[in-house]
Amino acid sequence: MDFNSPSPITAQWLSRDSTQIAPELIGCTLVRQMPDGSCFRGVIVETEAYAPEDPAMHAYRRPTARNRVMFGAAGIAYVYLIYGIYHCLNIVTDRAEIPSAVLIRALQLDTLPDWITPPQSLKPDRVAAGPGKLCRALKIDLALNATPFQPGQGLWLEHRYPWFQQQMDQDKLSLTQTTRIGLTKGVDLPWRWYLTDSPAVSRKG
DNA sequence: TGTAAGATCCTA
DNA sequence: AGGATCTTACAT
Repeated sequence: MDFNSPSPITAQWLSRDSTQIAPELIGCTLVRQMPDGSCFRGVIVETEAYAPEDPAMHAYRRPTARNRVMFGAAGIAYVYLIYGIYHCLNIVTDRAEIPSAVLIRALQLDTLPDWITPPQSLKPDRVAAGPGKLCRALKIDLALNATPFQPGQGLWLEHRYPWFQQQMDQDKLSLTQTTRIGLTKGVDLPWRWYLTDSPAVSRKG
């Protein structure tokens, strides 16, 4: 068993179509480093892609103050506030001037942050089961908008562990592809992926 | 300057 | 099924 962390995901790796990257991010690790240096890790188990010709994408019409980071280069965090309450974390993809991103919708956390345990009566698997919940669990808010995903910074990504890739190659793990959740536009685009048997997925089907 | 909708989540 | 809660985008 290899206990070393896989290599960090680079901006170059993320400089491709969001619809190609979104399924490949399943099984990769999101790392959140707090200001005190402590780290929390979660395996990504659910993603959604947002693309240029996609009416559901925030930058579909034109650049605005909120969506401008999606017009920049790949490898940057796009964080926004939804319903005045929750935050959502996206990874900007593709090259500059091509607005696109992958929404991280659920994580399987390996360690529960201590500020989550007492107040939440959530089962551990459900603590980061949803885009708003994972941002709450890892203290991700607007302060992290436009942050590059880089080791040692507040946020970064790591490639799949070899054992995860092997399980995928042997069809012992599989992905499910479905339509996206919570939208009123682009509802028929099948751009959501999740790890089929994961208990940490926001919802199945 | 006003207003309707929103890539959510929890409770009833 | 409804409410919390408030920013954003677009219309006036």
